Parts: sequence; C-alpha cells; structure tokens
Amino acid sequence: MNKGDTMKKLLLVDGYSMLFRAYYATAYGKKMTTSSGVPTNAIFGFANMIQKAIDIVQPDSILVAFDAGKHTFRHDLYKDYKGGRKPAPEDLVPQFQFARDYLDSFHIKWVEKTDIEADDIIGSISKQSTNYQTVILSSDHDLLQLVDDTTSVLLMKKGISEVEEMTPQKMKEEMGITPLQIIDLKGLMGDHSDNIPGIPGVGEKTAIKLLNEYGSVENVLAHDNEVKGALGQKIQDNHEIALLSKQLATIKRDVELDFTADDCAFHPDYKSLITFLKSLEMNSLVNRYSNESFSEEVKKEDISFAYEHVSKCPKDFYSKNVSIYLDASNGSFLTAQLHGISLFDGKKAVYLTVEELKKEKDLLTFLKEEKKTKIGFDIKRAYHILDSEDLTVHFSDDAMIVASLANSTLTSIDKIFDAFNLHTSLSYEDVYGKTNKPKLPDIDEQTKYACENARNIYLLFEEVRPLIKEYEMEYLYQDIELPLTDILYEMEKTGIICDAKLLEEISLEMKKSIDQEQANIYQLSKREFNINSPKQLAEILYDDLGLPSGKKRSTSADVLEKLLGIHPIIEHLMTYRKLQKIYSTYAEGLQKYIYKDGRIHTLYNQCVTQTGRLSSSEPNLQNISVRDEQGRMIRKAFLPSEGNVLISSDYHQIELRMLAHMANEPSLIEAFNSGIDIHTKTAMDVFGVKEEDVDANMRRRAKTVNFGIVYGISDFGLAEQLGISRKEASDFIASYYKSYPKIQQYMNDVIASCEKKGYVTTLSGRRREIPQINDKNHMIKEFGKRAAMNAPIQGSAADLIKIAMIHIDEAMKKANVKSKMILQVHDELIFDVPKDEVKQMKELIDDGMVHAMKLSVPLTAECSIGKNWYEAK
DNA sequence: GTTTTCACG
DNA sequence: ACGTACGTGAAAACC
Repeated sequence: MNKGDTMKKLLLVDGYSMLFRAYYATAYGKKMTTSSGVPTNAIFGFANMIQKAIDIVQPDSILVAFDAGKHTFRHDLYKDYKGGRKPAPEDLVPQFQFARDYLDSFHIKWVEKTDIEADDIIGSISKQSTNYQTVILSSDHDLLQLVDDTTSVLLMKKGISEVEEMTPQKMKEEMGITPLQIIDLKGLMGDHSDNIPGIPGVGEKTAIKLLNEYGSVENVLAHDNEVKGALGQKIQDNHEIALLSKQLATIKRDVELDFTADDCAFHPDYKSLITFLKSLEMNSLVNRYSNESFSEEVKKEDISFAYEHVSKCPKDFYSKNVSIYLDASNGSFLTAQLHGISLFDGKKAVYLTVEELKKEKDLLTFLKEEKKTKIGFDIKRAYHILDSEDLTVHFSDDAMIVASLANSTLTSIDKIFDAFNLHTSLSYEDVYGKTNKPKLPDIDEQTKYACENARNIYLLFEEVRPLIKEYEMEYLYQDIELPLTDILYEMEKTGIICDAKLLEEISLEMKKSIDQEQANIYQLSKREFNINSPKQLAEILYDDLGLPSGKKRSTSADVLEKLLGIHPIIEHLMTYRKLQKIYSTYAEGLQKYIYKDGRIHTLYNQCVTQTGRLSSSEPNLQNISVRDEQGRMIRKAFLPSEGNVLISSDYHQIELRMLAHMANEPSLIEAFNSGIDIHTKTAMDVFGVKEEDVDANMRRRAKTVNFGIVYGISDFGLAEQLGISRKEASDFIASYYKSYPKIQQYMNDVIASCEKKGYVTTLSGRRREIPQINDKNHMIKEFGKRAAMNAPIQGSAADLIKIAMIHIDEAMKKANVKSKMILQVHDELIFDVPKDEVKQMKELIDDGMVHAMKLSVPLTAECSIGKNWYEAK
C-alpha cells in the first residue's frame, strides 16, 4: 500500500550546505584538529550527518552534489545584488577536499558540474528518478520546493544533532504552505544567503500571510491594490524584483545528466573508510565503524586484558586501588538481582558469582574496610542491590559522580562511557537475554562482560578524577556529593507510606468527573474523538469549530486560556485535561509504585540535571500536585509511619536570595534583611510607588519579573507570561535593571565569563558547560545566555540545600533520633517524625537549613506539620 | 522512539 | 532574521 516500502530509496545530499552547517555547528566547540593542526571539525560533522541520514533512510543509492566553484559562482552571476557571499573561513577551505576524499573512501558517488548548481542537480535527478523514493539531506529551506509524495527533505535542525523529515503534510502543518509555494515565499521575502532580494520589508510572516490570501507571487501582484498601507506600496513598487526573485529561487529540474540513480548505488567500503578516518585522526568515528562493521582486530586489541573467573580473589588485590563492578540485572533498585561481582586492579580483573562471593571471607572483609580505595559506579544503586543480598561494601569513590561533576553534560551511563570511548564487547542482553526473555548465562560470557565493565570504571576514574582537583571541586565532591549519596540511599530505602485505598477512591471520583466532562465535550463538538490526542483536538477546535489559531495550532493550556470566552467547549477541555492528568499520572499512576511494604521508594538521581539539582523518578515525587486544590488531594495519600507525623520545611524565595547575594545588590540585600515582602518591594521599585500603593496586580507582575530574572529574562518571555506587549515587557526589564544595577552588572559579567570560558560555576564550584553560548545560531546563543544566567542561581540553591541535608543528617545522628529524612523537593525537605521528637526536630531542621551557608542575606525556612503530606504544607 | 502536554521547583 | 523564559519526569498519542 505504501509505495515507500517497496520502492528503492535514493538519498541526495546538498554537499556544501552540509559542510557549512557542520563547520558552524562545531567551530566553537572543542578545537578539532589532527595532531599536526589540520582542522577536521567540518568533515567530522559532515561524516556524522551522512551516517545519520544513512541510518534513517537506509538508501539503496546515494549522491552528493557540490556546486562547482562555490563562493565565486553565485557572486559573479548575481553580483548586481547587495552583499554577496562571504568567502569561506580559512580553516574550512582545506576540508572541502577532505569531504570528497571521505566520500571516495566510503564509495559514495559525488558530482560537481561547472555552471550547474547543486540544487539543480538534486532537482533534476529527483525528478528523473521516478522509480525511487527520494530523500534530500540539506539545511537549506530552498530545497523544500522539491517535496512531493515520493520526495522528502531531511532538514537539519539545532546544529547537527537533529534532523526532521519534511513531507507535504508536515510543511502544511509547520509552515502553512505547500512545497511549491516555497518558491513564491522566497520571491516575496527573498533569501539573503542566496542573494535573492525579495520585496523590501516583507519577512516570513508577511509573506506567508500574503500567500495564504493570494496563493502565488503573480496573484499577489495582480491584487496589490487590495493591500493597504506601506506594504501595498512596497508591493506595487517591486513587481519586477518579486518576479525575478521568484525566478532565482526556482530550482531547475530539467538539467541533462549523464548518470541515473542506479549509477549511484551504495556499496559501502568500511575498510577504506576507516583508513581515511584514521588518517585524519578521527578516532571516535574509527571506533564506531570498527564496532559496527567487521574489523575484529581493532576491537580485540582495544579491550584485551587479563581477566578470569575465580572462586577465590587473589590476595594481592587487597593492597591495591581497585574498581568494583556489580553484575546485576537492570530495572528498579528494589528488584534488581545480583549475579556476581568483578574487581579490576589496573592490570587484571577477576569475577565471582554471588554464591562464590558469599563464601569468600577474605574478600568480604576487604570489601567492608573503610580505608581502602574502592571505586564504584553508581554506588547508591550498588548499596541497594548489595543490601538485598545482605552484603556490605564500602566504596570510597563513585566514578559516575566524578564524571558528571567533571562534565555536566554526562547525565547517563551511556553518555559517560561513550564520551570516553569505553565499551564492552558484549551487551547485558547478550549475556542475560532480554527482560521478557531471559537466557541462562554462560559463565565465560558473564566473566568477560563484568570484567570489562570493572576495567572501564577504573579507566574512567583514572581519567576524570584529576579533573576534580583541576576544576577545584574537591570540596564539592568529597564534602557534598559523596556524603549526600549515603543520605539519599537511606531516604530511598526508607520511602514514604502511600495509602493505595485512598488513591483508588480518588481515582474512582476522578473517573466519574472525567466521563462527565467527556460527555460535555462530545456534545459541544457534536463529535466523538480522542480528547487526549492533540492532533484530533486541534482538528475539532480549529477546523470544526473554526476557532482562531496561530500557525502552530497548539492545544496547550496557555493557548486554550486565551480562547476561554470564545467557545464554551474550552472550559470543559481545560477541566478535562486537568482531571485526566491527576487521574492518569497520580491517582492511577502512583499505585503502580507502591511496594510490598506499603511504601513508595523514589529514586533520587544525583547526576542528571545540568544545574546540580536532584531529580526524582520511578516515580517522580518532586512534582506531586499542590497548586490545584483537586490535585492537592493526592497528597492526603502520603502518610507518616505509625504514631508519627510529617514535618515539611521549605526555604523562602531561595533563588532570589541567592541572586541578591551573588550579585551583591545592596537594595535587594537590604530588602531581605528588613523582612519586607520581596515582590512588593520589587513592585515599589519597578513602578516607582510607595508600599501602600502596591496593588495586587502590581505585585503579581513584579513577582513574574522576579521569576523571569532568575530564569534569564527575555522581553519575549516576559511579554508572553504577562500577556503584555514586547515593548512593555522590555520597559519593565529596563526599569528593573535601573532599580537594581548590580543585578544587571552581575548578569552581564556571568554572560561575558561564560562566553570566554564556556562554562559557569556555582558558589560551591559546580560547573555547567554551556557551549551554546558561542553558537553562530542566534536562537541557540540566546538560550546559552539564559542558561548561563540561571545555572549559577539554581545551582547554588541546589548546593545550599544539599549542604543543609548533610548538616541535618549529622545533627540527627548526633541526637540519635528515630526521625527520618524522607523526601527532598528542591527547596523543601520532608521528615517522618515520632510525635515526641517534633519539637527537637523542628529546631534541628530549621538550624540546618538556615545556617547551611553564610550569605549576605538571611535564610528563612518554614516548618509545617501534619498527619499527611496535604496537611504538612 | 519521538512529540505534546502538564505536574513540580 | 531567527523564535524563547530555567530545571526536571510521566503519560498518551503517533509513527
């Protein structure tokens, strides 16, 4: 039925478009050159993109088209127009030849024809190859005009990391025009990078509006008398430019070619490809193709070392630094099964099964010792798994934490090992089968797998541990993150009681209301459809009911809110969404996580956020409803232990205080010291009024500005949030900065420093790499700036509460209380407290939180107590 | 597997 | 000219 399944596939690549994109996407990252200084960043990105396209398309034929004599070619032809193409950067030029060599080594056909543009070659071969399903790889929107039922464009997005396959439907959805209208679009708006002038003053928005109205350039011109104002005048004045622009934007599809798609058949030669990649020292790619293809030699010599299965661990291990890998099943830490354990001492590795381990008294003693260097990976999980086998290991280090501290982008096991090119020759599934289809493991395979892992942990640690010192993160690692791991382990193990019956009751109630709302919605829409499907819902709203929409046709809550008065269905939809969320994620969703002990044991991830916050998963207990009353009911199901109460304590405006301190802004510091409501104070300063003249609305807006500042403010974002114009938002921000000049100074300094160093740091020295801040793409760079402004604030606040947790834990141990710390929600800690310890705990918690750091502003925290989490808040 | 939406701080 | 507020995780739809 689908032609694409039976037709052969043709991949067409716009060579220079890809090379330029690859160059700019990687130019500012790590310096990428061979040891002799030859630049390789563009060819590296180019090779990655091509492989990605091959993975996606699985083509039978590939053709890469280059413009002959780029950089002068278009310029000569169109030099009459303003500007002109800039010459290629000098470190890109030598890479043009590498690209051709790369394609030759891979056995991919490429063409470069004098006087014919790559676009035209692509346009023509795609037209002539009617027996192929064609996919075009490019970052140039121009090529979208070629899209039809058998031709799509793989459009590069966000640097080189993402592509999106554009089909006629997708274009209609995202851009609101047909493929052929791309030509008209360029005719109207022009294309600066191709020196197509377009009508002055007409940008994308205007052009699309005109096309939706009139369909084509010609028709726009024919009706130019209907367009009012300056725009109409501009159109009338620029008929010729528009028509010429359209002509320039039109890709030729009738160029005579001396080859066919069949001649471009793809028969990869990995061996010569690897030789080529090695010549440019692109080792990560060498590795990738070595693993994927058939070059066994490379793999073996890469990871061959001495390892064996033993029942007794050699004594000499006990005097050395060792890495330890727990060979255990995947899945929740509560249910994971331990298969065995492997140790690596820098030279050789040994593996013991659980049964053998339990009989190996000397090893068990060694594992318990506290003085020895024993490097683990995700030791918190290891402690849980060992605990279920009644085993104790004292780890001195966690290579996972070290790696993610050294490089904040390494937020998963795969990313960490990939980044250091550490792999195992077998996967977990190879050894143990899939979870739903386990297999009886072979001891030799188990040994190999576990020993390779132990070795990888060792090598990883060797590489990243020195960075902690170099980056001045010794304190952060030794005195914050490592002690915190133990605390989180205890919190996870303790868990929190959850009343399944109550959740079930809430669930039933919700279901009734949902059915009611569903009926209302069906009645108002006069149709039954899946309300949970944004796609179907958009059809109902914007097609059936004809409600006004932007071009994105979003159905998100903020868009619905703007439609509230227009149609009665909207409020039912909003209620439905809210109830459905509470029902599926919490009332129903949480029940699945109640363990046999009646408790929920969330997992605290110490290495996933870019800022240093914790995250919580399986389930996430950091996003249980609280703002909405109906959702808040869920919290009634979270209970203290028998005879206990819950104490919750949260910081007040922790991030704003942190900002005031870090920016050293006197008037904000003064405000916090005086105890005035900070949003009222901001309203007074921004609006220039007295305290008694600040009304609720002014305070609300000031509060939003304060949030915005912490997020790395933009006029667009603030305007969106407050429902005001961009100009007004911009004025607010200017007024804010005028009131608090040190905040503006601080933000400027943070951005400048980040642009220079590529990272920002928190009060405790935590680093976040932000390479985006030096990106060529304006949007990505702006994101980088906002992240740079936010990360030190959010991250320092995260450092703060971590320190508080450590202090409180110490104090609790010292006081020998029975109370337990059980949850952390970014600025809030929750404890399970026997009634007779309430007074003592309140003091202890408050002291720990308030004195965690000495700042130039006071820290305040508020305790509340209840017989469930609903009340303790 | 990715996208959209929405819960929290 | 671009198209955004920062940081997360889960459910459901869609492909």
